[in-house]
Amino acid sequence: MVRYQDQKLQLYNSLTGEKEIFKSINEGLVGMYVCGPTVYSNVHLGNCRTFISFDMIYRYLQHLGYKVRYVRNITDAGHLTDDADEGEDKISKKARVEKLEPMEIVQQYTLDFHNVLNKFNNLPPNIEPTATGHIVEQIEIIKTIIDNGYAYERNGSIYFNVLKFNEDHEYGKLSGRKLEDMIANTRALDAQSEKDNPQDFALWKKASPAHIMRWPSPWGGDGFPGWHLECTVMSSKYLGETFDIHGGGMDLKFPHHECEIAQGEAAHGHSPVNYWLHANMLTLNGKKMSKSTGNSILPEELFTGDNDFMEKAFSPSVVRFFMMQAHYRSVLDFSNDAIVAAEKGFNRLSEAIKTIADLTSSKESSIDAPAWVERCYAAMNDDFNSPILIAELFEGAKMIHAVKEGKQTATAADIELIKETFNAFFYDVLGLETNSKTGSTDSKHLDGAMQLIIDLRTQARANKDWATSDQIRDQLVAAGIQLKDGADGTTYTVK
RNA sequence: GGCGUCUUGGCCGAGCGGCUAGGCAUGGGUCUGCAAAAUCUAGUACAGCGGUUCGAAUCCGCUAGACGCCUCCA
Repeated sequence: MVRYQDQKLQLYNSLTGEKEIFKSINEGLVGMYVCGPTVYSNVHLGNCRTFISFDMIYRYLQHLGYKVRYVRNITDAGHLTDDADEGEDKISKKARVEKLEPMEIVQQYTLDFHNVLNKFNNLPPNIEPTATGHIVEQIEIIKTIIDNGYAYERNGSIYFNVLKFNEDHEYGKLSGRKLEDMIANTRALDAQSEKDNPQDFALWKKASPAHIMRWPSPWGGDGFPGWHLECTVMSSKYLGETFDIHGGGMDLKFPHHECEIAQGEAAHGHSPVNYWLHANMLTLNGKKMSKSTGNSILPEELFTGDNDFMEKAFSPSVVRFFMMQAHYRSVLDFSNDAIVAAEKGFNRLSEAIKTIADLTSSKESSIDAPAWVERCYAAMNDDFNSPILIAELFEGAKMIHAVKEGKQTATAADIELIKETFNAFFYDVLGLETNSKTGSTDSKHLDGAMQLIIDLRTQARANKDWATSDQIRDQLVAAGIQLKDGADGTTYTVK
């Protein structure tokens, strides 16, 4: 269903620093590229936030009726361990430390990445290209950049000439940096770099004899590609030289995305991306999550409860809901209190959704469901404001309860509209899943057993045998099962 | 040192010139044998100091603090 003609989507473009009305290059089609992970270790929760944010964006674009080609890379080569374009790449290092083939490392953590995102109910991208699968293309684009006069060779390595580029282009326009300032701030002359300028960056590095991951090059011997090149190559290959949306974490804005723009312009003569979107960081204890400092938590540790930060385990949907309660461009701090509060809110919404099925319709509606639906769309149209959307969903929950209790009335059509809207936003756009374990074999067995216990207790209560009924209730609580005595019978939830 | 962002009620978190954000927690109701659960309801916050304006949490300046990038990083 095409909705984008009616729903005016605005998004914040990092390149211009303003909210802009989104217009795709090709009517009805959207090309979106998101920088993926370097697969040399397990993805932590902070990494996940970025991918969950863009998953939500991807889902909403699809909901609006766009046909989206979503490309997200796997970085399985390059990316050195330290600055100045020197040293080992991370994957090789890990491979050496763990005595594995680099590609074993890549495989292991790629699988972990997929597995974790799958638990978070992320939709897979349409294309997930790897850097090592595009070495040929990277070499080709380097040749083009050299031919265009924006790169030079030094001892078998190729560097991007930032100064030259800046003469007829604007280096730093995305991150708001001025090349002159950067040069002025360069401390001393860092060692004997082969680069003409500290600002220059590597497109290709000659491999030292010990370097494991290496490919033949036209520049005298083996080498490996530079950090930023793969994204330029793979995005342009699958989405075209100019495409609609490029996303990634805020920390990639500089230098990574800045370099991508430079490479794209140097190779193709025009800017590669119309809308740059940056997702903000997830912090833990007020500091950015980072594996190197140990300030991070793994999703699996959250799901199992096996960690030092949280008092209990949390389901992936609860974690996702927690993230959706903050805007993707805001820093979000992860804490026990915050996630506990989110879980309760999440459960309340889930319960409200279930009660939609129990509503009885009236001839007239005293509620204004269509207006509420429009507010939901308005929230998402305003730069994917999921926290406002969730606030509206809570308003929806209030409507549902009011109708349930007969304080308000709704026509069958309005009830259907509410149901569709919850389905669309809660499940499809936010990508949440209710924690219903019903349907599994285990739960069928449990349901049967519980029904028996509930029946026995109901009899005891009918006989005013409070001692027995309370004993059943209390012991079940101790066993992690909570009984709820409602007007139309007793139900239970597993804690 | 340079560039940038942020500071909202007990906690989390929207808002970006005038109108109740929302959630959690808390108080008070309803329901209930009692609970729990559910549900209704109450609170009036914007770091500090100046300024602009009829009017500022929202714009400008200064101060303080925090964070991010400047090196791989989602």
